[in-house]
Amino acid sequence: MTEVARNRRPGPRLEEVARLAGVSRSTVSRVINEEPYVSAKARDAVHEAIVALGYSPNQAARTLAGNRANAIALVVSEQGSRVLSDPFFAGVLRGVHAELTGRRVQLVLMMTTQQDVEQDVVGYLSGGHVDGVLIVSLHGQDPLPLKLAEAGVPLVVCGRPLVGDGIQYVDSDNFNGALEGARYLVSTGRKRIATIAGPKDMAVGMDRLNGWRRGMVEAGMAADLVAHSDFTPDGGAAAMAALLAREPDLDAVFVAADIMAMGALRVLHAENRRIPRDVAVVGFDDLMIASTALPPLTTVRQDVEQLGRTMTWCLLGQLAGEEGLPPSLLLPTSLVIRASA
Amino acid sequence: MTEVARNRRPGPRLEEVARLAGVSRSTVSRVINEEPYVSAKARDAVHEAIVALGYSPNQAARTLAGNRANAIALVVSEQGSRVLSDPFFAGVLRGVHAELTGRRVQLVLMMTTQQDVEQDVVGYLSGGHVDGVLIVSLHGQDPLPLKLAEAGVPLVVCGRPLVGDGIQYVDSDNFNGALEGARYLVSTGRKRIATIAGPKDMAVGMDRLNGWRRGMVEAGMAADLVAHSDFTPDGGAAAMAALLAREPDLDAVFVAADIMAMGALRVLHAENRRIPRDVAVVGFDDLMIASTALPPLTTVRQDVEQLGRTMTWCLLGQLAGEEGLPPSLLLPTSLVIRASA
DNA sequence: CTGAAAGCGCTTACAG
DNA sequence: CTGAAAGCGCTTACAG
Repeated sequence: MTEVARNRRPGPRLEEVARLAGVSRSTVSRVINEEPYVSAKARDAVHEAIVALGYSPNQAARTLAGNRANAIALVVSEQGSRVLSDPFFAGVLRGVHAELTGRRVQLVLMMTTQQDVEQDVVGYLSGGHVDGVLIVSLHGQDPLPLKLAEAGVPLVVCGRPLVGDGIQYVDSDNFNGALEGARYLVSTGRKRIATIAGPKDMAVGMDRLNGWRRGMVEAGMAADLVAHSDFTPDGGAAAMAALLAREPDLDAVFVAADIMAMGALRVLHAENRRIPRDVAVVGFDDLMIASTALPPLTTVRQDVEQLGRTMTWCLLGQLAGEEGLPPSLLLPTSLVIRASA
Repeated sequence: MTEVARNRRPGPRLEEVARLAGVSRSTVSRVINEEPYVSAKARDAVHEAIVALGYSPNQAARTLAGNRANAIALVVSEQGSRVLSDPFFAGVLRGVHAELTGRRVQLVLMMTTQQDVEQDVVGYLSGGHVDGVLIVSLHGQDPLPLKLAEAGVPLVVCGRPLVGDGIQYVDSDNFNGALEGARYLVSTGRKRIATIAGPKDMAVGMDRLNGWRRGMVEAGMAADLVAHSDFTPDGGAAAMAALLAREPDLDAVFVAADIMAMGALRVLHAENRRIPRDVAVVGFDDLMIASTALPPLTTVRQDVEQLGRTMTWCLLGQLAGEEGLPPSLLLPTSLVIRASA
């Protein structure tokens, strides 16, 4: 008979720490929570006792008594498409986790894939199970951030949301990154520069498109060679083919995502365009595949891990009631020059 | 003055559900936990009341009272190198999450990067904060699984561990996958088949190498053209160069990971070997980059998401005390034929 | 600065 | 099958 042992959680309790330190449980609790108004003597005694006993507080009890979850949620709002999600998400996750290390805050992961469960998601997230929410929202039109904000849930969004005004977000500076990419192409003497842009319903798509446009206008060049696509290699390939059909003489293309650039490279090779001699290609993101592409891709790098770190400390700041917190933040990008442009 | 509102968690309590249903709190609790010995009448009344009130149980209270965490941890044991981790980890995570959907089990994420924190990690994981642990362990020598097993923590490891005998794991059938890849190369008439293998301290590396070896032996061919590498594009490139130097006449290479195959392709192109005419290339994993490679990569596909799903239900089964659970599991792979071989 | 005591919202023997 | 009551391990006014 396999019986599941329902052992009592092992280890000492707050009570034992108090006894060993010669103080009350209240005082131990205060020390643990780093509250002021504890004498240095008491604090030291408690710390010693904690170490001696190897005490670690029961989170469930803290949560129940303290009315605080000691946890934050990372919500990935996928809306069906998992496009762009893998390396991006992994990087953000790493950053979030790095920023949480050493704090007594657990990370609870949620992924919403269907709209019909969204009500449950809002219910859960506003129900006290977590103290705050980080959302990686891929589509700017996603209603979840706004709903959570309305429900009074502290939150920080990754990627500029297209709906909801006061919502705090952290994003890469996509506009300036794209502008830098465009300027670089101009500076290398390119005369007819196209762009493969992202979807119109994603802020990341529009911001990068607008950066490229600004670069064209600055240089007195036409900003008319635009093909929208969907952040997939095949989408990038189709867009590249369409651009070549429209303007066989284009000599450069700024692709708003490395993943689409892979498809564009494929088409350019198939059409026997030499890269960068005939057509220069600049991507965006600096995914791992950028450096292994043929030729290695010149691209605008965004620091995805930093995105995760930044949104996390923004949220923790909010939760701690810190004053003077920055409103939404844009993180700088940098141009990585390789062989494709 | 920003004051952090410490609102009481909103929503009804078990008490109110009991009152509305006309039963005791004990009975409501039994219904929620799907215990037997509750009359159909009581059960229905409770369910109605729960719906009417929109009740959702306080997890912290359940954990505290029930001595059960209602959470499992997903531990990524990176040991410094984040190699191979991104798409792999994202896939596993997706699978774990999918399997957890609809159950009242939270997923807590941990990443261990330094050895010196490992003691803390073991302490936390065996301290009752979670009911069980899933480990994605990249290096077979990783001591964490064994330590946790010794501490009595229910766990399932992703990827065959090289140390620790009784530890339950889930892995792709790397041996047979590699064997199939090798057989395919043989079947297409290749005469001198090399392999770029993974590190010797990773089970995934050794299993794929042994599968390839078996394929060579079966075909009566020499299994001597082996270059070990490290699951990076650059490592794959170096290994490919070394193999070509050693055996300029090789006409095929089985690369134990797509990520290394990218580097190998680069070198083959640079050496003006036509693919697959001069040298056929078969990869492993079927990452997204496999289909966008030049030429698109023939590769052995592993279903990473299924890996995550499988390890999750194995762990949940363990926790539920289910009988007749399978010991460790190997998931089938499949050959995806594209243009490179 | 400190302690005694109430209470957070559940689960679980125990008795029926 | 069901209920009354104790208890899980903390935090937090309250009083000092």
